[in-house]
Amino acid sequence: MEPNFFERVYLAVRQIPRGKVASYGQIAAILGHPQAARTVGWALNALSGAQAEEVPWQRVINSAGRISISRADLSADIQRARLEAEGVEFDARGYIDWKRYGWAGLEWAEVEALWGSGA
DNA sequence: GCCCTGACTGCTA
DNA sequence: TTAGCAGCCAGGG
Repeated sequence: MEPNFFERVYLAVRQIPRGKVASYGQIAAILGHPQAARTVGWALNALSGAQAEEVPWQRVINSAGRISISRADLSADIQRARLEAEGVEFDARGYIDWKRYGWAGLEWAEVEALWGSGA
């Protein structure tokens, strides 16, 4: 039984190492749908309480290297604060340096393997 | 099963 | 990099 799209998104996001960031499109690509970036954002948007604690959603930003959240409970401020706490720095304009903090990503097969191993 | 929405992306100017 | 525009995917009503 394969996990549904949302679960896959969470699994992939959970593989992002501390201090690194990935873009929505990158996550979507790992899942096999490079064009489903919006759906990835939608999946993270659907994160609730407990799951929000397990999934490092703050490490997912847009392709411009910037946070693009506009919600009250999970605000851009919170995301930025969490990332800075992990050592990720923002420039004066609020952008992240992809060269320094960009995540190389994984193959879905690898993520799937981790899922299978109970990770 | 159709229609709308959305934490996006790539292309063009 | 920024602004504007259209395309893509999956879930919810």
